[in-house]
Amino acid sequence: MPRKKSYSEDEVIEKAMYTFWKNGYKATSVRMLEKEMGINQFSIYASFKDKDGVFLKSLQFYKKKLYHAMLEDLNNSENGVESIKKYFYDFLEYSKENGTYKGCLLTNSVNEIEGNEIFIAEIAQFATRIRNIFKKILATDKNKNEQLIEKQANYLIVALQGVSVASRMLGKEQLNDFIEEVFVNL
Amino acid sequence: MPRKKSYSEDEVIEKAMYTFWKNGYKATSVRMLEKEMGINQFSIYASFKDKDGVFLKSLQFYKKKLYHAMLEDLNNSENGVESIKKYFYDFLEYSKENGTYKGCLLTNSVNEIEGNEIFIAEIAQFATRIRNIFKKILATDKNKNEQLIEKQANYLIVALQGVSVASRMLGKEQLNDFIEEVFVNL
DNA sequence: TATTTATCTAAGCAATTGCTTAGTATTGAA
DNA sequence: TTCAATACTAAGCAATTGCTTAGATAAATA
Repeated sequence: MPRKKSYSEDEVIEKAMYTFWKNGYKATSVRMLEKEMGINQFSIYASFKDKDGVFLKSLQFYKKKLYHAMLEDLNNSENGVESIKKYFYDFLEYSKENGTYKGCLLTNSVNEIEGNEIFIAEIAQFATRIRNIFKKILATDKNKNEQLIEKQANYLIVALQGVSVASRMLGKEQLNDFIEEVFVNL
Repeated sequence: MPRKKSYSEDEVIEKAMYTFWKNGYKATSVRMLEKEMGINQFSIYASFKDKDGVFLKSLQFYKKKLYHAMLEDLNNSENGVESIKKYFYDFLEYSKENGTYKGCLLTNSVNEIEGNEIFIAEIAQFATRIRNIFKKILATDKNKNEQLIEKQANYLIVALQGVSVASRMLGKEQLNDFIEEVFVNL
């Protein structure tokens, strides 16, 4: 009966996600979204309700995509702490576009979603997920007790966020120094 | 000849700075500014040219204020690395308002000023300044050679930025774990 | 083929954005 | 006191924001 959608929601959300990642939430207008997503405003609102709806789906898409691109491997890796270090470096490359680092969409967004509990929860949940992977890997070192693992996992997520923001204003060398130094401590 | 200004530019800029710090650049409208600064739009534009002008002055005010509030002491301290650690903790308290951490105005802004070289320079310059203070303090340890000092200074500025962003979404405990771990072997 | 149901185009809505302008008030020198 | 120079008030500007609506188009069932 109904007419067919001329677009895949997943495909247009991926494009929306990149737009938000590149420009930030507030700086991305619905006009920009319709251009980048390749569909018009009616379709955007019909599929995702409002701009916040597009953003929420974009956050979720980012999480899913990042997980499959990198975190899954990390989770299954057996190189211990060294694999976490590799993740830090790989993420930087992953976030690169036209020679500049875009940082992490989630970390970038924290400053723009002031008070929106849904977005905050979406972001915090992913941080917890990464932290759990770090804990699992840290635990493969039998010399570390539970308390130390907890501490070091907290250490690593904050460090990861540091890399993410710092990558937007510092150079490769300073980032490398940081990452190397971070893992001296583990 | 001229009529006197009924406000001090420094005073209204301080209020503007807090508004930007609390809400972010894009989320702060000129209407909000005129309300918070206590002067009307004409005066804002007469004194600071445009919204970007207010923001630039706010960034500069933030830098100056933070320097006199904390960095000056750090620069003159003789406690070595321990004083840097104290700075990490003190900054967190300094950034607190109504029970939540506001992060660092400069770090928060990085994501919103995409491509504006003036703002980027303003921010990067301050990072360099802090880095130099870190280097100076690290150098008081005679066991560290120049290369190590360089590396550890890079390590510390990225770590500081990590604390700043992470404070906006993680809890006190995780932040403490991070800071403690950062300074374990410096 | 006719009808139903949903998708599309494109025009337009009120509200908000950053900014300007016309007119009035206040100051201090001539 | 007069007058030029600046600061103020308040209204309003065009452009952009997020979002809606009316009407045309397409698809699958009856």
